[in-house]
Amino acid sequence: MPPRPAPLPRSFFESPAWQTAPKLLGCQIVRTFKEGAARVLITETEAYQGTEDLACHARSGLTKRNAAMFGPPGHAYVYFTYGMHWMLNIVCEAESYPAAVLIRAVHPIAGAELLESRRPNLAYRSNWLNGPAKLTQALGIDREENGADVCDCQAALYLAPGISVPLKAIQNGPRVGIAYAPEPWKSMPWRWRIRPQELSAAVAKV
DNA sequence: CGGCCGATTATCT
DNA sequence: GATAATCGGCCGG
Repeated sequence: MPPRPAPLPRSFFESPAWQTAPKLLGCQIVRTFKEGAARVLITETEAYQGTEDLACHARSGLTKRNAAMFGPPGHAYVYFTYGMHWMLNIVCEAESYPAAVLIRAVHPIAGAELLESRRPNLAYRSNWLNGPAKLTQALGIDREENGADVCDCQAALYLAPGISVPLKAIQNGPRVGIAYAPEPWKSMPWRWRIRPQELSAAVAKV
């Protein structure tokens, strides 16, 4: 067993979410289960920034659900939606300023069999980690992880540096699933991803 | 492939 | 009572 990688420093998350979101591409999520550890690289992110961002859950101020977003940076904001899905975000900005990065897709680099076992009906499919609810299911993330510190390498869930992604391998565009938001928020280019065709070359450098 | 649609429930109005 | 930062199955081309 290799040593656990050092975590990302909390200062990594003290910036606006739109600044942190692209930097998270290529970073790894380290997840420890009873059966062992799994590691994945982050390949797609979205930024949600402040009460003025009318696509952000914080747009109506502090509520029971979004409370973690108003907490200190470097913690998880996990919420439930569509009656069945859990979403993983990482809180950014100073405490009491609501901002977070949604993790939308990941790529397995270790312990893939542990992840597949949590998606029993879909393990044979190719696109099995490219969606915010798919990856939380595979990583076994739910309300238990809401508010968890992801800068603690002793924790069962934390973030660590991964690979550096070349700028030209990064694609960015508007966020998805927020048709309810008015302009300019609906078109704000706050979604970033590693271009799928560049992913294998990038991952080879792990 | 791509588009459409139903599932399913915590949280907010 | 309505809505939701989605997913997967089903259909047609």
